[in-house]
Amino acid sequence: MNKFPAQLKKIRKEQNTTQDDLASQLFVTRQAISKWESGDSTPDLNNLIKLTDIFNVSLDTLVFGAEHETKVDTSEFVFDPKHNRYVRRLGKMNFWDFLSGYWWAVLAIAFIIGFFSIF
Amino acid sequence: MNKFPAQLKKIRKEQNTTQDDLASQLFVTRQAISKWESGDSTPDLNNLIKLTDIFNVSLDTLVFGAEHETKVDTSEFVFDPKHNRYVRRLGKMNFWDFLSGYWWAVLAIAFIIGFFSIF
DNA sequence: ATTATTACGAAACCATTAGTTGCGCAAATT
DNA sequence: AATTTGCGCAACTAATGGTTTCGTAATAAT
Repeated sequence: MNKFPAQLKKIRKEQNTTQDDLASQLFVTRQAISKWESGDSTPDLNNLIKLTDIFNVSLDTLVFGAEHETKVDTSEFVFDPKHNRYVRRLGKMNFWDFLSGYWWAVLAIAFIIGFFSIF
Repeated sequence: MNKFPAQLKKIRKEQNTTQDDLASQLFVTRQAISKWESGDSTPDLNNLIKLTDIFNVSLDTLVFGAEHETKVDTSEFVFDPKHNRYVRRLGKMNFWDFLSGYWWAVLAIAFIIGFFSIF
């Protein structure tokens, strides 16, 4: 449900920053960060918002985890930023969408296979 | 930046529920809700999460509003101006994803091209 | 080797503040 | 006109977010 402590640690490590460094950016002590990551305390909304700015992630990612976003079938759903949620796309469209991006590769493979199929 | 107080009031009104009613769902007093909406205080993360459950909105919508440009994981998603939405990034991995899903189509095209290239 | 330095955790304490209690007051309902 | 509904405000307190202080393990430096 609330994955904030683990998320904070994970994201912080990913950005290769220390608790000390993060603390100075938030104008809190290093130990405060430690408590957040160990689940001993929870930052107030202001600091939560600051964290989203520093790490450039959404609030939902910060407290629910990235799985919240990747849990959906991304070949079936696309992210609609306007409504901040995933919406279903037309399944048959996917093939042509991908084809429009990779027609050159398909053609290349086709020609290679086609060339050898002569013999 | 932080539009939570206004957002809460707005969303609550949209769902046609009263401060009293909302309070009982959160097991807090009616006055607590009043303070949240007037910006006199801010709910802790637990109550924020409960609010997202009750209203069925994202945390970002709740504190930033729907108009807010939501942060998207740009390593996973890129904005496609053609379709005016975020789509899964077309990277090296996706090509193989595509190929594994549509190898039959590639083969078909290959054979067609190969067939005609005989003449 | 041993002395810093880096990176973090844990306990005790304090100060802020989230949430409660109590009062009041319009605007609908009855 | 009396009651109910819906909400805001001031004073209080109980909870807790953040600090201070102490400790430890792991590297890096001398």
